[in-house]
Amino acid sequence: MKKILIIEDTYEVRDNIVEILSLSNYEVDEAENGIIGIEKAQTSPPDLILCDVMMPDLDGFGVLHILSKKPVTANIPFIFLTAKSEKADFRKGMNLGADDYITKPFDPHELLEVVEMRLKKNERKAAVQEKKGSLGLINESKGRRELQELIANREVRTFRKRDAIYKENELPRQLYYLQSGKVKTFRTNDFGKTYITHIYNAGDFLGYQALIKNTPYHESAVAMENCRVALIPKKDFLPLLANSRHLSNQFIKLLAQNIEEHEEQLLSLAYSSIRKRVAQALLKLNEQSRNSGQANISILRDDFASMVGTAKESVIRTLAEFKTEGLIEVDNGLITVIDQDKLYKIPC
Amino acid sequence: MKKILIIEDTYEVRDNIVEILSLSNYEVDEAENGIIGIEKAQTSPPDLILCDVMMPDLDGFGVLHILSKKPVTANIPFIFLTAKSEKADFRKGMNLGADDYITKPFDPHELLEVVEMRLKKNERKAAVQEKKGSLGLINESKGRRELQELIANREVRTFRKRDAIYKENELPRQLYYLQSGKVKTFRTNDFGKTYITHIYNAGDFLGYQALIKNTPYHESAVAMENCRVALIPKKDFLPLLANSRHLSNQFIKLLAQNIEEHEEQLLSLAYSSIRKRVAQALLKLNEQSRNSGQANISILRDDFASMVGTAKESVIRTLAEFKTEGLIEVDNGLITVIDQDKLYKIPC
DNA sequence: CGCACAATTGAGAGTTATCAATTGCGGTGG
DNA sequence: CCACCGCAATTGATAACTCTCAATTGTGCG
Repeated sequence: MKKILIIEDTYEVRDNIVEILSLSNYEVDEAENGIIGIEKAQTSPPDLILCDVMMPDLDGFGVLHILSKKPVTANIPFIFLTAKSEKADFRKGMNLGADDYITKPFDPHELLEVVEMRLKKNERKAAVQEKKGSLGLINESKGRRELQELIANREVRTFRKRDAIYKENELPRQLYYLQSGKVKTFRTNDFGKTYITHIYNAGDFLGYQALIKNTPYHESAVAMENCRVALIPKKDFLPLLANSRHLSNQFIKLLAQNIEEHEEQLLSLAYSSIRKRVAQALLKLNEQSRNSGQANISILRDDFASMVGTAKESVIRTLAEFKTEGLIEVDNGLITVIDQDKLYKIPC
Repeated sequence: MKKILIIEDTYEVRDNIVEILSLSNYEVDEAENGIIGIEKAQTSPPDLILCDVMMPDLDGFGVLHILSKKPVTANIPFIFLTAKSEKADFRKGMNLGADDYITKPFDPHELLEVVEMRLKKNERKAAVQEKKGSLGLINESKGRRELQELIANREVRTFRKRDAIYKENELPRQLYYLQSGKVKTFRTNDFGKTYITHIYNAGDFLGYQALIKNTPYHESAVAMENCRVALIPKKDFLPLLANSRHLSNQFIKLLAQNIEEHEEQLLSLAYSSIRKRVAQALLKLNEQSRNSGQANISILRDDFASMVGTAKESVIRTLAEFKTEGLIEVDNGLITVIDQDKLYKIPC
């Protein structure tokens, strides 16, 4: 049975759609706003998403943008619901990669037709990619299916802020899939100093590197806020990885992406001033916050320093500079980026 | 027809073996010392290697040690030839991962028997791994075979010192396999400063990251000395990568290894003094030099600085310190590491 | 011999780390 | 309701490290 997720803030509309789809024998999941929608999509990925455009906090464009960045949710057919059939909106949505557009009010028939069509099309796409698999590296639809199976029905554990998820030198026993929350991984110096190698957000996999190499962890992972994490046992993951081209392609892409980010960081760590590095970290954190639907950045100054590779005091001083220059605002420790552009252009 | 490589410095013995094997219908390749042997093994990998233990410059242990580090040659059955049947030698060789041991003088029969046995065993190993492929990630023998096919019979291009192999922002058109020579890849700052992300030696693949991600190069590759490079066109590599579990596993391992190295570097770049970083770079370079059979390190001070992420002058000063402390010797720019252990233990 | 390039040395300026002290905030027990 | 505690954030002053610029030496080569 196909599962469909509906993200729509007005109860009446949502309820109406649920009814129509349920009657047609779809499994239906609903979310009353974008944030919850994202969480549900990541926790238990559906086969298709119907999403309202106009919603408070996080609008439909935001939802699509965020979901399209995570491998698990990237290839789920995404259909916008919109009250007005404005051309500009239509184009914006389609350019973001939406698959279709339904204008409200709609006729039940119309809805069902569109949904069915998109589901069929997605299956065909998978089949076609399957056939010509030897031409391109990535079979995305098929790969997504396998990722979804990987995370489906797993034991879920919750971690509280500061809890360790795994520690350096431990042997990996499972792959982690972060359903909600934020996790940092860091390496530690002989002298106890710590460098954050990654910050993971909802929808990310975690700990795959040690698992793949079959070596102990070379880093520790700690929850930065309360987290829900699905556990995929090693014995389920590794065979699947070894046997599935699609899955291994997904992880190859992940690894290659990691390398690129690290090289970027190496270059900047080698030659950029603290000022520049703090600016880069701010932009990165801001991006991540926005991808979780938050407007400001919440991070301990110690963690910030460990990201930038410097002392806490230096970070604070630089943030103070940025504040007086009007690039950011700080309120009770929470940082709000005001002028992305100027931050980006900081020289050195 | 199976190909066998013989590495043996005394002409008579070598010739004798060549004759025995040729008569038994093996294709035979010969090398008169360890360095040439390594080069031949990497340029045109055989199915089995016979290698003398006692040789000038680079002995058999060294050859095995070096070949076992490169994916292409790591799983080729390796048999030692030795004059004396000393137990210590036998153990040392086997512990290094040799597959068998033949003491000279030997009887033609004996030689053929051992060779045949090892070839058979290697085939069986591949078959077994094939069957239980779902249990482990890496099918090494099969993977090697595919790697060998990948590099066999390719167009080979030579680059002279300082020649660019590829440049930042270019689109990748092929995978490179370095048959001989040394290549650096580096990223460049807005301000023209350069950070070396990797140094590749004979037997390494090069440029796979951009190829896999199908994006332009984010780094440039330049020959540090004269190089021979085999070109594997994109259209040959990518389909094979997508369809071969073994090959993709090899590259996953490569990528994961890269990440680990980069994280190491990030940590040290963030918090270690120049002194420490120079020491680490020296150890790394020394390792690489020894793996190419050279006793001392040859590197431009500018390149050294770009590895360490500092100014040329700072590197030079630090090297001068090490020299007065007796940790290294410098002769006409060539650096020789004297005290590995102390270099390793430099604090900070 | 002189050129080009690489390596080295010297001196001063600038950046950043470190140590120490202070402030701010939320919670808690009296 | 308030003083107090603990933790995080902030500020200040100083020392240490490293970069930069400039000058000099060394080396191979035509």
